[in-house]
Amino acid sequence: MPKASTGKPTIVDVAEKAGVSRATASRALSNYGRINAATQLHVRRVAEELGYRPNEVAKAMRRGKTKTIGLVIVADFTNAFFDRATKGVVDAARELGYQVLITNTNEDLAAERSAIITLIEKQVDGLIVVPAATAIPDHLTPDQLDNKPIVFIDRRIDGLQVTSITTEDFQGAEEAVRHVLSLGHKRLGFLIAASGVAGFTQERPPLLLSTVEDRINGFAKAASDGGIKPKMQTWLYCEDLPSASEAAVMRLLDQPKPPSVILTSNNDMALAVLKVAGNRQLTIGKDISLVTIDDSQWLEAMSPGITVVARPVEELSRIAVEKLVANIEEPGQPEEQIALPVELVARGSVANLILRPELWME
Amino acid sequence: MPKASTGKPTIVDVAEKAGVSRATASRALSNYGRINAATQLHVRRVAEELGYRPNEVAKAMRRGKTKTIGLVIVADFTNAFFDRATKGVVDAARELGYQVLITNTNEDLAAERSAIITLIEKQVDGLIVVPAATAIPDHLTPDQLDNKPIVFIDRRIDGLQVTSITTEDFQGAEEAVRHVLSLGHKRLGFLIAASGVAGFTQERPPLLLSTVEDRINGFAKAASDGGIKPKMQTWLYCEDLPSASEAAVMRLLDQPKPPSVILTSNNDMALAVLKVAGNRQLTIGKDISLVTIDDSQWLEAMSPGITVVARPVEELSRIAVEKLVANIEEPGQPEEQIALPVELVARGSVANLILRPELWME
DNA sequence: AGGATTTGTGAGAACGTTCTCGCAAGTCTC
DNA sequence: GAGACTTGCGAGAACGTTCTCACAAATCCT
Repeated sequence: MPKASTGKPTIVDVAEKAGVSRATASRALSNYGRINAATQLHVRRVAEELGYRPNEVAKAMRRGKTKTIGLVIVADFTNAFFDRATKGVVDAARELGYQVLITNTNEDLAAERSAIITLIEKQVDGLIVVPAATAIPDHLTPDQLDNKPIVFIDRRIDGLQVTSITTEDFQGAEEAVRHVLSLGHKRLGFLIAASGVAGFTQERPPLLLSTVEDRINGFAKAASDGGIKPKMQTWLYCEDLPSASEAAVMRLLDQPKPPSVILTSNNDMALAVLKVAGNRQLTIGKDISLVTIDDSQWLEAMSPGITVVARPVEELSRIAVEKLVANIEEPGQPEEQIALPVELVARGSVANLILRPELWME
Repeated sequence: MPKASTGKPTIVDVAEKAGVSRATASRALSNYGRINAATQLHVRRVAEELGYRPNEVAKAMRRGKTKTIGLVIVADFTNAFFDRATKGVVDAARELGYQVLITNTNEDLAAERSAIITLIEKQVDGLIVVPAATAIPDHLTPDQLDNKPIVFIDRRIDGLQVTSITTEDFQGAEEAVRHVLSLGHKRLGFLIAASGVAGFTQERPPLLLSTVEDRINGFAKAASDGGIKPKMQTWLYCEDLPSASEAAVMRLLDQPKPPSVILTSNNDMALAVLKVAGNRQLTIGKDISLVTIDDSQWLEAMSPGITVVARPVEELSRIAVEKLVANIEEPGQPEEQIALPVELVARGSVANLILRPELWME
């Protein structure tokens, strides 16, 4: 009497029914070691017939590899980064035979820490992280990471020897400023998203994400290179919250001599500019100009389209996955800091003050 | 001489160092069965000291539960559904102690099939799926699913006894039409995203996603109830592609008697309207009106803001996770078809033809 | 005080794979 | 035709947990 084949068929059931040993069945199905072609075919047929599905957990257990990578990301609604990066990572991973375990930190260090612990416990083979920290955190040590490879995306943590895939934010910011200067703008407003501040402030906060830091430096460099005096620049560092950013925009506009253009460090800030402009019946690209960072279909579809620094987020994600998988499958790859080029996409949101000087009141 | 403690410490190492058996160590750490409080404390201390991290794969193996749910979603850039749903699912799952394995079908049945097989092999405890199919597919049978619970979101598959969490798309569409009628619109253009058509067509394709179907029916019902004759309505079914949808919008506008308002079935279509309007210097809310389904911060921030039927996507995701987990932890829950209420958010994208009849040429 | 119950622990099987050996039979080499 | 090599397969350990069972010691009850 055959054993009660209760539940899902395992490889034992297949082996039994095919009249071979577990080992042979395994070889036949997973295609390794020495196996007679006829036997293999037979086993596979039997497996098919039985509706056998391998148990990947058992495989992972035995092999010490889960074929899974962990994604630790900050999910943010407007920031197009989240969905584009997630999609990029998931698709690239699948192509390389990996699945993605996704976790979300709300830009919160404690959440990031616990997410990473969970992922490590789940035995992911590697991690892709958008690090929330700016200083070197203690949960990213090789020990805590179980010596699993890790790749940062979007942000570096300077001083930490970790592969990171970012974009040329400094150059992008520079280019944005050069663009507005070339159109005759002379009074510039900068609206910078900064975690750690409440509301908004003119003082530059000490700790900023590398991405933000780069953008600030790029903005500042190009402004200075363009001969824009500090008093012609207004810098506002702002909590990443609609209420705060809208208040900051109003402050910008309510100065005695308001800027003719606002450059924002991310799309949350751009959104605030759009809203306040809408409320005040100001026309973008005429009454007030706007440049932001990170493209989106919406920014393109608006009238006028918003001029942006477009970042190759999908490509960034792909590369991150490729680097990670390379390091998983052949450990000991050198760390790299890769920054992908960005592109200024000029649309109609920046007024041409040279052709139409009437738009600019000194 | 103690055993060479190579690699990461396991529960055996903890047990050894604590001077207890594996079983006791397990009890101490996982908090079950009978265990002396002092022993437990001691074991935990030792574990801490050793930097022990449980191996969740081994746990899953033994327990037959991975504490992981699979998410099968269609990643789509503009469709705000993807990111909002993903975030909703991930957050809700974490709160209930589950992790999320995410896969992306590009609205492709074969990809969906293979994604589901992979997830089942990875032994997820349950699945949340945005089904691409409209007819009953063979990869969603209990057998293929290993009897794992499954919940559909965003779409039903009629005739399949599966719990689904959707929104009241019929009512939302109705309300959208009632809204435009109340503002005096009489000639209506409907732009419906439809997979399976090439370009666009006036003939209604046979197989549509339940969501789309509901929206069409809602639109049609309210138009008919409002006394809008068929010849005052133009229906275009359109491939979900920028080129196709923009061509469709142009066709809509280039009719001898174009509609005063376009109602779109999703935001890809709305995007096309915005772009074409922008190209033709038509002002939204004046020269042409627009209503779409699914809100986004961008639609709110534009000037004028776009009137939308807002759907509670995060709530939908939460409920899906809760229902799924309930069914995982206590199998045999009844199937439910839940549809969450939607809300019309009136903004400035629909012209008031009653107050300003000059905007309307008969 | 003696039996009944409770408490705490350990031995060992089990989850479903893969992998290392070893061995028998077949094939090559000269 | 005898040794060397190759091929194909099976036995059994291993991965790191949990869980069942058994049992000794401690506690309870009357």
